[in-house]
Amino acid sequence: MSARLQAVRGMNDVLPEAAEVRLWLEGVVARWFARYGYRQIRTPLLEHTGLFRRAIGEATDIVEKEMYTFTDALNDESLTLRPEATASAVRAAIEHSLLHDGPKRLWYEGPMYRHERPQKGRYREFYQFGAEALGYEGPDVDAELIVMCAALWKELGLEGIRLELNTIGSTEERAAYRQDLVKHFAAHESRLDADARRRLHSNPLRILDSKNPMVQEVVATAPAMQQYLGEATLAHFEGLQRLLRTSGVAFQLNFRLVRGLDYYNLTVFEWISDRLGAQGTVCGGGRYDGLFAQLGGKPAPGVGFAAGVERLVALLAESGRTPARRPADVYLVHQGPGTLEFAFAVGEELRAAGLAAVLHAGGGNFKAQMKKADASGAALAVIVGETELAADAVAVKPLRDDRPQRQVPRAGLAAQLNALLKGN
RNA sequence: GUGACCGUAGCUCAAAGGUAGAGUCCUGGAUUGUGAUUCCAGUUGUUGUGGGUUCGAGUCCCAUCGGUCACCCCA
Repeated sequence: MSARLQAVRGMNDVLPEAAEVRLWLEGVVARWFARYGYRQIRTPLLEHTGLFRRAIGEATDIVEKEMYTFTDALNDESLTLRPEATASAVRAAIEHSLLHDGPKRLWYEGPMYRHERPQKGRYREFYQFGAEALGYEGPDVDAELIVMCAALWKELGLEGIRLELNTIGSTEERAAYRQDLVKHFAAHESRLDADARRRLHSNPLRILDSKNPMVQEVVATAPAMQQYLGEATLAHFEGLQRLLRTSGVAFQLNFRLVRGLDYYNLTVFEWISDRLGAQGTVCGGGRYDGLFAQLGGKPAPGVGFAAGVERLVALLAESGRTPARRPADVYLVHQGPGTLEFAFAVGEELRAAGLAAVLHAGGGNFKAQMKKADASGAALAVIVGETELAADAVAVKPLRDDRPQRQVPRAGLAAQLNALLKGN
């Protein structure tokens, strides 16, 4: 028995119809980033495992149980398929001294890998695009990143994506808060669930996020982060909120919003949709001022976000915003000795003139070829039979309306076809 | 990683333990140089995979792979 070949679990083939939507979205995204002065960076899918352990944090779920980590059998190196791109971007910025002449606005797009149980909107290979503003203190750039997201949702025609915002303070402020938080949770340990207990000493802030009602009761009486925030943190947060208000971008403060990666500080935010089920976060990000130093670079601030392509595409599909497919301009049909060569050459002439031309291939009688021409969605059929061959011309038949078929000389054909395509 | 539900033709789905089907798609013809409509004919399958129960399994049981949804987590 030969085992049926199938893709790795949680990893999807993007078939032509879906790929066209993705290609379109990528174009929109690239132009959008360019408008804000962000320049693309491309980093490898594989990194040394240590990069993610140091950047994302040993105690995070991603590092603890979701990374595709393996040993390169050829040299014993431990490598990991990137679960996110911020660590790589910062690594590259340090490695190439990208900030030597000032801060940089960067963007990326590509596949990420996390070994999670697949679910709607959650796959083991998934695409993200995102921005990293490196070397800026903020809060102006924090606001810019959020406002540009709002602009993208608008451009894509997506509605009902809400913004949740929080500040998680500086490292020192968070350490003090964390200490008191652990004290509080430890005192009520009997009412915590297994998950919360496990996090008590590894990542207590995440307990705030628990959906368990019993745990939430304990959370309700816990000390609030706000009481631990200093003047600088509050000024940064207010500066951000002021710019958002000026820009007319609505947001909800969510003091429970904590993110799952250790490198964040100050600003954190998520864009959330209610139409995607349990995986409603379409975009998330925040500030990571300590990451450069943590990765051995010269200290520098940073902010960024990442957006989930599959989730955005699902929203687009759900709201009917996916673009119509664009078929070829002409379909070349040929029948009779010598007509293939003629049609083949005519096809190349048309393509050189900028037209999308599909040549019928694979044989088939005339009727079958015409059926294919129709099914292809092409606006025009360009027909080459023995009569046309003898006249050094082609027959052009509009397939989408009632205009009559006519014979057109080969010379100047592209111009004639363009006129027909425009409706003349 | 945990739980629930699901897996039949390329696609959407029937078949309540008793001969695996329909629509669509595809191919050919009616129309031998003209599509999309209509009519006629035809091909579609180790019922995800491997075991088991039974005279007999798509149907019941076990395992496994995959999907969906939720938990969890996050984009």
